[in-house]
This record gives sequence, structure tokens and C-alpha cells, in this order.
Amino acid sequence: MVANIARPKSQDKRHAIMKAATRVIVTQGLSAPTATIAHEAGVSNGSLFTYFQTKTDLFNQLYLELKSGMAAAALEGFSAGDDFRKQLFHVWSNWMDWAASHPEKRRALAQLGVSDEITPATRAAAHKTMESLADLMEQMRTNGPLRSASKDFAAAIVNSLAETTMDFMIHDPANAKRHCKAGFEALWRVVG
Amino acid sequence: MVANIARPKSQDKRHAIMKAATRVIVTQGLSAPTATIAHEAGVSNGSLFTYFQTKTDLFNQLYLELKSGMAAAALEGFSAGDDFRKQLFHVWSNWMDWAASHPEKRRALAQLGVSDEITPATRAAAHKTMESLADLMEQMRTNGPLRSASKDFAAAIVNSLAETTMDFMIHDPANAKRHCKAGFEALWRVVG
Amino acid sequence: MVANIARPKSQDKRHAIMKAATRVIVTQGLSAPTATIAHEAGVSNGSLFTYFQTKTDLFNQLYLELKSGMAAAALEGFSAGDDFRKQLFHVWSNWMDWAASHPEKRRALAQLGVSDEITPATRAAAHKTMESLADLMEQMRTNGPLRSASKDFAAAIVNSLAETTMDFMIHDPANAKRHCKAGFEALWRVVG
Amino acid sequence: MVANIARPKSQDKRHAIMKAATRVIVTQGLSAPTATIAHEAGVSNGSLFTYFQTKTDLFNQLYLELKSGMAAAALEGFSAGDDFRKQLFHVWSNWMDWAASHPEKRRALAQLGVSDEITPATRAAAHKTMESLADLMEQMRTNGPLRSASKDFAAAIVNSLAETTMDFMIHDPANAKRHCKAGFEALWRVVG
DNA sequence: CATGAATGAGCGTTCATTCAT
DNA sequence: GATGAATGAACGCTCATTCAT
Repeated sequence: MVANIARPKSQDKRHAIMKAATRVIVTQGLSAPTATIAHEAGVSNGSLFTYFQTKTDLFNQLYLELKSGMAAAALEGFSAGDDFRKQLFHVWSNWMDWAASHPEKRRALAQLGVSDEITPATRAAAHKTMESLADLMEQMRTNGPLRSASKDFAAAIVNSLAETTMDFMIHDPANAKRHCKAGFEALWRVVG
Repeated sequence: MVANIARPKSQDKRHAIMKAATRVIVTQGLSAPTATIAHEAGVSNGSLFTYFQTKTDLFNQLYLELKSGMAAAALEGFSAGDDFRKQLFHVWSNWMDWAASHPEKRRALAQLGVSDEITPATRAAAHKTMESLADLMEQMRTNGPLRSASKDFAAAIVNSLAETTMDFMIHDPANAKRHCKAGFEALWRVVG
Repeated sequence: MVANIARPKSQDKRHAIMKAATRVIVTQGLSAPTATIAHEAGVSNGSLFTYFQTKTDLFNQLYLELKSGMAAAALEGFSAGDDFRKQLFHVWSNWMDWAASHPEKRRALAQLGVSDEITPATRAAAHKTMESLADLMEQMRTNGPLRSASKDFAAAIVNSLAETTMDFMIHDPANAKRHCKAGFEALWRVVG
Repeated sequence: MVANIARPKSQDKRHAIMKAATRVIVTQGLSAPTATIAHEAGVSNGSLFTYFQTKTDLFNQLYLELKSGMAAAALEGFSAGDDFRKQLFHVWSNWMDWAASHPEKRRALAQLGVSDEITPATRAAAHKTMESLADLMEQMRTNGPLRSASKDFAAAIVNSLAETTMDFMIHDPANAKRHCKAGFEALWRVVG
């Protein structure tokens, strides 16, 4: 029994705030009032601040959560046995699927990513969650045309191809599949 | 009437404000006060609004100017006669040189590009200034691996490769040349 | 029922809160959050309000307690037999000693005294606890130079001399004794 | 001609804010909203901050102005020739008159004086404006019963007698004159 | 009765924009 | 046109108090 704990901080509420923030950032941008986020989360104005010390804090935690969620989605069902192209395509598909099925998360992530509110520490932590993904790329880079570039550079190129592909999948869902494939082709040409 | 006093003329002032805005956006972000921009431009805060109706207006004009400046720089000295790879490399080099020698403009452009203050109209106009550049890509796409993708998609891919390369050139100037080349190799693989 | 667990009893808690309030008022002023006071008292913020209905209530009770404590200290060991000067000096010494050995109480009292949160009723009650002290003064006033002033006025004068003396004793402890004597001399001149 | 100065910062407005602050502090205390002060001064919310950087700043400047105003009032018409008692009484009268005719200023001053928003620097500056007054006391102290006390201590005693006397004059205006005289008698006994 | 999360009114300050000079 | 004071809506955050546990 956990006595003497009055109304423990509810993970549900925390989550509701994060979800609301995601939604609100997409529609109103990063300058959206915290009050709007709180309201959207069905929570009082002040409560937001019992879950997140500051607005910046909320944004940093959200960024980290979205990014690691994305990384986890990309790597789901990954099996090391397959040949490289297959492995890479699996991950790429996962990644694109995540973007296509969570367009809000992706747009919020995009906005947060360019904000100067996100601290270097948060960025570093987020980077780490994508490590395994980066490792996969790394294996390929060393044998591919980018072999003379740095690891970070290769990863950034891959990332930018992914982002661009996602943009097109989201803005033009009818041709999502085609964009996904074209993006992969480009990826494969560059890194494979 | 006290005309003809030696003080900067309108166009100079307009330009001073734009230059100041570029600088200030880099250091303080898009939420920097207009008063700061005005001050940095050596102009009263009220005067800023005789040259730009609103802050958003200033940002849109600045975005357009920076973008078209970038496009012009990329196409400078372009000669249609050469073979494709040479043509492409010439443009690519110009482009990267511009980024390397105007890091502030580029960073401001990056910030403006993701802002939701920039209207679709402005984006379209900016897009148009890069038309010739896109046309060049277009010629190549139709014969290259992206032949089954849309023109816009190909252009976006090229753009994202360029942006990524610029980032690395700016953050790691010591290896700027190497990044430039590696970026071009990736580009050539994708579109060439 | 889980009675009789070894935890501090109510009066202890009440007292802890008052002590904490004294300390916190000195360091943070009257606008210090109740949460801070509660924390400092080792009590939950909610509990503070089971002992005191409102923050104002806490402050009023604290004021009263500090003031009456001060009065009691001043009158300790008072013997009616001695001659006036001796009696007065005894009380004065006690009073000054209390201030010197409880500087926090005194400073908190000073802050509370000027606050408009302290109600007239509280002030009146506090006044009453100093009645015996006032009576002592009264005896003297009627024979001294203030004989034509009102009782309250004389008491206020005495009080202000005491406060001033205390200030100097606290801020300049090295010369505490000298200040104490000088203060008494002034007092004696005025009322003796 | 003072061209190019658009709507210069008006001393009237600054003064109106200070006057309003004085009034509002008396009725609502130091925690009164700046908006109330601004409103009372017939000025917009934001304007208050073009005249005073922060609320604290306003309070510090007000404290200084009130204190120096009081000192100036006390010394008005002072002639060095008269004998000490006469000189002292003249100053004392002025002082008490000031308090009696500006009860709001005095009460505001009292509140500000105990606030921890007033910086040591401000206090020091305020102290300086009362220097001449202190000098006058000093002349007397050296020959009177406080001769063995420090200059500051003597000044503080005098001040506290004055404050107490003022309190009574303000709260009991019918007997103002009597209180004034009684206060002076006490002062003379202590320092004369 | 203890706890600490929930609430929401309230406040100091900022800043785009206007307008008197 | 140029200037910079004036305006007031808006926002992030605090905190006394309440109340579910």
C-alpha cells in the first residue's frame, strides 16, 4: 500500500499535455500560449507547470519523446540477418510509415527541431536514440560512395533525404507510395 | 524646408533594416523585437514601419530577397554549352560558395524558411527565383534515376542535399571543400 | 486505525510552522510563499492550512505570539520593590537581551508590525500583552517630563527608543552593551 | 530649436506616476498592481515602464524623492545664527508640519522604508539628503547626554522620536500641536 | 488528519503598432 | 519623413487555497 500519497502526478495528464502540445504546435506554432495547450489537454493553466517547469522544458521533453518514438518506430521488426538493401528498405519503410501515420508528430518535431529553445543537451540525447539507425547507415557508408565523408555527414544526408520524402508523402498522400520508393532509390544511390 | 541634408536615402535605410534583420535573426531568432532590428539598423523603431507595414511583411520581403540572392549567386557565370556534370558542378560550387561566404544570410534564411510567418505567396515567389536552377535539374532528372519522380520531388531532394552540405560547410569550415565535394558526389549519384 | 505512530503532535507542528515562518520572513519577507514556510517546517503545504486558516491568520497569530513573548521576557524577574531607576533598567535590560538573543524574532516582528495584514484587533491584543510594561512607564511618566503627554504617546516614545536601540545592538553586536546603555540614558532622560 | 524629438518624456507624467504611487501605496500597500498605479496616474499600463524600468525601480526613486523632499522641508528657513534650542525647534516644527500636511507621503515613506525592495544604494542616497539635518543634531549631541553615543545612533534616536511624534500627530490631529511639543520636549531632553 | 496535485485569478513585463511632434 | 513616447493586449509563471486520496 502506498499511503500518504495524495493524488499522485498522473502520467495520463502528462501525456495529455504532450499530446495537446503536439497538436497545438502544428496549428499555432511554437509561440502558442501555454494556456491554450493546457486547455486543449483538459487541464488548468497552472497544472501544466506542475508537470513541466517551464514552457521550454515542455518543448524539450516533447522533442525528445517524439524523436525517440520516431527512432523506435523505424527500427521495429528489424532483423539483422537480411541483406543490406532489404534491411535498409525495412527501416526506411517503417520510418516513412511513421511519418505518414503521425503527420502531426512529424510537423511538431520539425518545428521543435529548428527552435532555439531546444538545448544542445536535448539534441544530444535525441541523437542518441537514433544511434542504432545511424549504425546501420554507418555499415553501408563505409562500403558506398560516401565512404570518404564523415559519419555525421552521411547521417545528415540520409536524414535530409528522409525529411524531404516525408514532406512529399504528407503533402501528397495519394502518391505516398511512389514518393517513398523514389526516396529510397535516391538513398540507395547515395549510400548503398 | 530642410531638404538635401546629407542623410541616407530611403533605399539605403530599407537596406540597412534588412541587413540588420538578417544579423539580428541569426543572434536572437525570429522573435527578436522590431525595436532591436531598428536600433541595429541605426533607425528609429517607428521608421521601420514606414518601410515595412508589419514585422511579418519585413520577414517576407527579407526571405524573398535572400532566396533570390542565393539563386542569382548560384547561376552566376553559368554557360549552357558545357556537359551536364560540369554545368551542375559549376552551379553547385557557386551555391556552396554563397553559403560559405554569407553564413548569416543562410542561417537567417533557414530560420525564415521554417517560420509560419512566411506566406505561401512569398514561398511561391521565392520558388520562382530558383526556377532556372530547377530547370537545370529537370534536364538531368529525366535521364537519371529520379526519372520516375516528380519534378518538384527531384528539386526538393536536390535542395535538401544542398542544405545539408551547407550546414556542414558552415559548422566545419576547415573541411568545407571536402564536404562540398562529398555533397556533389551524392547529388550526382541521385540525379546525374 | 493506525494511531499512536511516533509522529509529532499537533502543537509541535503548529509551533514548527511558526518557527519556520519567523525564519522565512526574515530571509524572504512577508511575500514568501506559504509553501516555503511549510517546507521549512517539515510539513506539507496543505497542512499549514489545517493549523492556520489563511496566510494572514498565520501572520496575525505569529505577531501576537512574538510580541507577547517579548513582553514576557522584558518583565521576567521584575520586583516591584526596587527604586524606579533600578526597576526600569532591569526591564530595559531584559528587553534588550531578548532582542539580542532572538534577532530573527525581532526582525520578523518588525516586518509584521508594518504590514497591513495585521488587523487592528491583533494589534490591540498585542498591545495588551505589554500592558504591565506600559503601567511601569505610566508610573514614571506622571512624575517626569512627559507628564503632560498622553499615556499612549509616552509608551510609543519608549517603544521607539527601544526599537532603535535594538536595531543598533543587532547590527553592531560588538558595541551592543554601549548601545544598550546609551539607549537607557536617553530613555531615562525622557521619562525618568 | 530641438527638432526631431517626438513627444519628449514628460516630467509631468513621471510626476503623476509618482504621485499616484504614493496614493496607491497608502491605500493598497506595496503589493498594489502596477496597473493600478498607472491607471490612477491616468497613464497606460505600459507607459509606467517607459518612465521606470521596473516596479522596484519606481519604488526606489519614489523613496528617494519623498525622503529628500522631507529633508528639504525640514531645513527650510533655517538660520544658523539662533541659539541651539531655537534652531532645533525650527527644524522640528518644519519636519512635523511636513508630516502633518503630507500624511500620504509620510505613510508611503514608512512603507517603503521597511520594504526590502529599497536597495542599500538608495538608502545611502536618501541618508545623504538628510545630512545637514544630521549635522545639526551632531553639533548638539557632542555637548549633550548622548555625547558618548555614535553619531548614527544619535541620529536614529532623533529619527525615531520624530516618527513616533508624527504618527500621533497624524492619527490624532486634534492634538497635533500638543504632540508636537511633547515630542520636542523629549528630543530636547535626549539630545539638547 | 496528512499529503501534494489541482485550480485559476492575478501580476510584472514585453512589444508590435500608432501617432503626436 | 523621422522620431520615440504611448498604448494595451498578451503571455509565462506564481501562489493561496481547495480537495481527492
